[in-house]
Amino acid sequence: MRYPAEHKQETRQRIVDAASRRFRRAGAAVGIGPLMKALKMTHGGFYRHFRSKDDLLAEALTRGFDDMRGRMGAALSKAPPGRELATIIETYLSEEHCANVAGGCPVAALASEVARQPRKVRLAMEQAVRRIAASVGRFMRGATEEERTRNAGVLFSAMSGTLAVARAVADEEMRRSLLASARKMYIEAFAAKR
Amino acid sequence: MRYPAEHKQETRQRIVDAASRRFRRAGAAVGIGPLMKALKMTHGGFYRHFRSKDDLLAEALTRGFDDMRGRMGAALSKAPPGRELATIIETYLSEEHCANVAGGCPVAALASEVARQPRKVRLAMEQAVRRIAASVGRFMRGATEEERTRNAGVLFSAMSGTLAVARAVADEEMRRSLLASARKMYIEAFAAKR
DNA sequence: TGTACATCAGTGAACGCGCGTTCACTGATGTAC
DNA sequence: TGTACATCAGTGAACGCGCGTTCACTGATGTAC
Repeated sequence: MRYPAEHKQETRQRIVDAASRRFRRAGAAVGIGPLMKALKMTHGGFYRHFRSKDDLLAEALTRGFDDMRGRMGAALSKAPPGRELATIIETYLSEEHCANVAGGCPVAALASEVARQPRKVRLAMEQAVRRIAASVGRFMRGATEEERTRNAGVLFSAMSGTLAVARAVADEEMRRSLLASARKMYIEAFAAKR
Repeated sequence: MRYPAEHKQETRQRIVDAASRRFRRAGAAVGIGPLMKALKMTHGGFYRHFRSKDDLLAEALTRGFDDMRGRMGAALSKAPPGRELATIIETYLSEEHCANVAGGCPVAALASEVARQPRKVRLAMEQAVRRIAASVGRFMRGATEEERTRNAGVLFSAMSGTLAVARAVADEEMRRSLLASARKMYIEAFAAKR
C-alpha cells in the first residue's frame, strides 16, 4: 500500500531511534528481525530504508550521541557558573546514567565492539567524539583551544571507561563506590581551580 | 584414543590460551567451532573440557588479566624508584599496547560486552579488577590503603576507556594524539608529586 | 469529475550460513587378572 | 609376561535456532488523462 509523503521519513526515524536504544542495551549483535518486529513491521521492509545493518549501526551511533549531548546540555543549563565541568562529570558518572544503558552514552555501551566494526561505523564514532570534545573543551584548562579539546577527549574517554567498568562489575557496592570515587577524582584532577 | 595422564590439562590450557586471545581480538561472539579448529581439533571435544561457552569466557578473561599483570610487572621491574606509577601509565597507554589487542588488557577489549554477560563472567571481571586495583594501589596517593585501592580502580577504568576509544576511532593521528595526551594528563593528575 | 494506471512502503517465504550443544561412536592406552 | 577389558579425549553428524539479505508480491494512494 502506498503511504503519505512524509511517512517514509517518519518510519526511518523510528527505526533509527529504536535501533539506537537496542544497540546500546544489547550490543551490536542485535538482529534486524527482532528490531523490526518491535516496531510492528517485518524484517523485509528494513532494506527500503538502509543499505545494510552497518549503515544503520553508524546512524544509530550518531543518534545516540545526539541523545547524550542533549542530556548533557540540559544538565549544563542548570549548572551554576564555574561549576560547568563538575556538572558534566557528575551527570555523566551519575548512578542514573549508569543504570540507563539504552538511553546513555554510546561509547560506554559500545566502545569495545565498535573497535571491530567496519570503517564506516568507526568514522561515525570518531566524528561524535570530536564533537563532544570540542563542546566540552570550552570548560577545560589548557593554553590553546586545541589543547583544551584534546584534554576534553581524554576526560571523555576516561569517564566512558569508568562507566563501562562500573556496568561490567557484578557487585552493586563496588559499582557505586567506583562511580563516587571517580566523580571525586575527576573533578579534583580536571575541574578544580588551581 | 586414550592419552597420557597430563594430556587433558595441557589441552585445556591450550584452549584457554587461544580463547583468551581470540575473545580479545574478535569479541565474545567468537565461535567454539573456529576456535577448536585453530587448535586442530573438532568442536565436539570442547565439551570434555568446559560445561559451556560462558565457562570458557570467564576463564579466558581471568587468563587475559594474568597476561596483562605479567606484562605490567615486567615493565614495573625496570622502573626507576619513584617512577613506578608513571611507568604503569606509560606502558598501559603505549602504542604497542594499543596495537596489541589480542595480547592486551581484556577490559579495554571487552568491557562493554562483559556488561551484558551472565553473572559468572562479570564476577571474573570483577575479581580481576579488584586484584589490579590492589596491586596498583601501592603507588597511588591516598590516606588509607582502602582509598589508594579505590583510586587505583578509577585510574585503571579511566585508562581502559581511553585505550578502547583510541582503538575505536578511525583516524591514526587522532589515536596517537589521544594516547599521548592521556599519558601526560594521567601522569600529571595521578602520579605527579604534590 | 471520473477512471486507468504507476508507484513503492511494507510483506513474508526463502537463501545459505554459522552458532551452541548433544551424542553415538572410535581406538590407543592403562589396568586387572 | 600375556591377555582381556575399561577408560575417556577426541570425532563428526545432527539438532534447532537466529542471522543478514534477497525478491516476487500486495494494495492503498497519488497522478495523468
